[in-house]
Formats: sequence, C-alpha cells, structure tokens
Amino acid sequence: MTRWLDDDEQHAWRSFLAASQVIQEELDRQLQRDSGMPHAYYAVLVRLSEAPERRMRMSELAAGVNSSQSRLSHAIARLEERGWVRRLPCPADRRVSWASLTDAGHDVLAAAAPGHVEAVRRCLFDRLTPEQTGQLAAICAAVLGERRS
Amino acid sequence: MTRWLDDDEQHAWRSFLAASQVIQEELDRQLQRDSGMPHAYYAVLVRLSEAPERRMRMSELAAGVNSSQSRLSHAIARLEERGWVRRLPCPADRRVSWASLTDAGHDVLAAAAPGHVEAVRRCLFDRLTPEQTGQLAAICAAVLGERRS
DNA sequence: TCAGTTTAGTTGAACTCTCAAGTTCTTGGG
DNA sequence: CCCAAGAACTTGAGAGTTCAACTAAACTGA
Repeated sequence: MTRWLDDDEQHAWRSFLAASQVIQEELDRQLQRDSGMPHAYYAVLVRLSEAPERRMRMSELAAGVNSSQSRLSHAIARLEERGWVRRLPCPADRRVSWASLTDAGHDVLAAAAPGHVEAVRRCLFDRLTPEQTGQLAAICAAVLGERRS
Repeated sequence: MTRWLDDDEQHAWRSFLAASQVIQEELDRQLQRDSGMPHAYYAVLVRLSEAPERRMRMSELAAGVNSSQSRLSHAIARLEERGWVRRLPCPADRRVSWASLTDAGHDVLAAAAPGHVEAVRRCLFDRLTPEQTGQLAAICAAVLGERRS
C-alpha cells in the first residue's frame, strides 16, 4: 500500500536532511556567536530593511520570512526589547500593527551581514558549480510551487 | 571587501531557505499530529531500528542523526519516559551508554512510517523529476563533503 | 442594526534545543 | 603506580518555537 522510497530517493532524502541541517546549524551558530541573534531574527531584520520605509504589517512580515504569526509576535517582542524594532499602531485598521526597523536595528544588521554572507558562501556556494546553483534554484522552486492549504 | 551574493545566488539562497523550512515544518507538523513526536525523535527511532540488535552507543547515535550529544541525551530521556527506548550500561567501558529500541518503540515507528513517507513524497519527490532527484543528491553531497572542524 | 463570522495579533504553557558546566571513567606518560 | 588529560555522557538554565486559547476590531448579510 505505502509507496516506500526507492534507493535513489532514500539516498537523496537522507543527504538533503543532513545537508539542510548542517547549513541551518552553521548559520545559526555563526550569527549567534558573532551577532547575538538566531538566524530567524536576522531574517526579520533583513526583510524589514528591504521594505518601503523599513516597516511592514506583522502578517506581511510573517509571510515574508515563512513564520507563523505567533512566532513572529514573540520574535518582535524580543527585537523590541533590544531596541532594534519598534511596533506602531495602524490608524486605518486598528487590528493591525506595523513593525518598523530602528536605526539601531539597521546598524546591527549592517554589522552582521558580511559575516553572514561569508558563512553562506562557505557552507553552500563555495561548494557548488554555477550549474548546480541553477539546479538548486529550480528544485526549490518546484518544492515551493503551487502549495495548497 | 565582502563578496556579496549575485542575483542568481541570492535567488537560489532564498529559495533554498524557504523550501527547506517548508519541508521541515511540514514533516514536523505531520509527525507531531499523527504520531506525537517531533521529526528529530523519529530520526532517532529510525536510526536505532537499523542498528544491529537495535541498539547503539549514544555518541554513535548522535553522529548518525546529526545531533549534539546534549540534544540526544535530552531526546533519549524523553523517549525513555514514553517507553520507546531503554538505556543500558556498557560493561566494557563504563562511561558508555547504549540506547536500545524497545518493542513498543518499534511498534510506534512501524505505525508512524507510512504517514511520514507519504509526507516526504508529497512535499519533495512528487514535485521533482528523477533527474532533479539525482541533482539534489549531488548538491547535498557537495555540501556535506570534506567538512572540517 | 446587530449578531455571527472572519481577520489581526497577542499570550502563556509545554516542549525542544543550545550552551556551559559538571560527573564519571579511561588512558598515557613520567 | 599515579596523576593529568581527554572522552562519554548528563544536567540545568536560558532561549526560541509551537499550539491552543484569547482579545479586539472589522466585515457581512438578513
């Protein structure tokens, strides 16, 4: 009844799991060590820094970093404690909050970025040919495509 | 100074992050919902079930599931509470513990496996061509290869 | 109008993971 | 033989994530 994985799939699956874990852990460790934040928080700062006026609605921001609303809410609370983000009420719809990157947050991000990019290169792109980089993008696009529910 | 990511790399990187997060979360949710355990614990049970006599030293097991010793120690403590794993002292070297899969643990694993494989297919292999499966394996092998430190 | 539904976001508890420190045991050189 | 160094594992505290429940505000249609 169950369609088990064949040998190729089994191998690809285990390699994928190991590789994605190794990358996640390496990035988390690097950012925690050098900038005192987990990768998820870094992603929030990046996304905010790219938004017009460096601010976004909580739910947009959550979608933009693949996070649940709850997780983002906790994360923003932490980032607010550190003075890197501020919450602003939205006059047009009072259910909505804006998250806004502060100047201090922007500075922290600018300081963290070079080391982070270096880590990304070291654990991913330095190990791939340009052709493989393209293949990876296509594979990930297929995984993300037409996602239901 | 910093070698920033070019457009292709930027795109590949963000796709990869999103895809691997989506897959991780989907699997975690499925296993938690249907079998009451996180994916990391499932991996421990799988690895143990494949070992001779269904038991392994803690440090081998940790390496086998890409886990730190500390994380594994906590995980085995939980799994032991549920009666799915037992710890056995090693007579030859008294620093060593064996983790051993119980019959109950084996049954739980057997019950969890079909739903898990189905989820893996749904979120990964059903979306890839066989060629892409091979490419993914090669890419992940490159990421994992010759890892120092 | 207003009751019911949907949307936005927050909160608290339970759980997992990380990091640093600690315990117990083995090993290797003097 | 003995002690310092290293190895195997555990522990506890702190931090992040998840889930379900909750508040508050905005729609919807009868």
